[in-house]
Amino acid sequence: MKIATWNINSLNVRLPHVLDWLAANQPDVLCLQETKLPDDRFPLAELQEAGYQCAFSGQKTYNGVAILSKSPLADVQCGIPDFDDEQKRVIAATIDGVRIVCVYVPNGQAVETDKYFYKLKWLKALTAWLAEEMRAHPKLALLGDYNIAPEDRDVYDPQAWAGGILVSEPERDAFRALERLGLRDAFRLFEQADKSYSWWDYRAVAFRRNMGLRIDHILLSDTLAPHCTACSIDREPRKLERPSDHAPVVAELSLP
DNA sequence: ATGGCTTCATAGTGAAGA
Repeated sequence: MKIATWNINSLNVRLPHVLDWLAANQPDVLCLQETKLPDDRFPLAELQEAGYQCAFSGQKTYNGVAILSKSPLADVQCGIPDFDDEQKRVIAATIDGVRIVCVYVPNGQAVETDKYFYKLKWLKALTAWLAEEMRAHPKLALLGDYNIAPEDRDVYDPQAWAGGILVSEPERDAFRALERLGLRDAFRLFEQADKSYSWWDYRAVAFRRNMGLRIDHILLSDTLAPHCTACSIDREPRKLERPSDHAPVVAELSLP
């Protein structure tokens, strides 16, 4: 089972890239973030034509998440239960016995702002919910744009970023709290090249200079992690015309 | 040194992203 996550920064703009990537890579599951489309504008027909069933939860202009799957999606859940939130940032479904949770974690804008406190509150609610969700579904994968670079090695210039948004200690603590639930960072299960990132600013030719951050992650429950045989970041789509600023992250699971 | 781009909502420019 090949699972992947990609913040595509507007599905409207990026649909051709998504279709090309699906055709070339044939993932079983692709989680999308920042679709930026209300549900009545979701390009369902095109994705079904490509062989994917879809669950989606979107809104105009901001946020929006979706799960594309070759197999049927069961028990679709939108949002964090008992957490009141207008913003469409969470969708979950069970696919071939694996609970897939797709998240677009708030950006937080800058430390100590209202958006930052919302981010921390949101992460706390997510973690509390996942603790339950993992009891109900031991085989769980949490994929998405976490907007957190867990360690300094996930940042191109840790000194310049020290204490800032995406790397601050409270954010990293929140990431570790997810790990304490028994979730494993699939990317770090394997040897990886230094300076591996998943996001590069559109400005300042950041991609060409590899000035990036690793903020998109696949976390696997400890029941699932032993079945993971590979995890990588695909930089190829970032090289295209009009790319998303994020690259897809892909994990392979060898399930019985 | 600073801001540097892209998207969306608009119909000028501004907000937001990370």
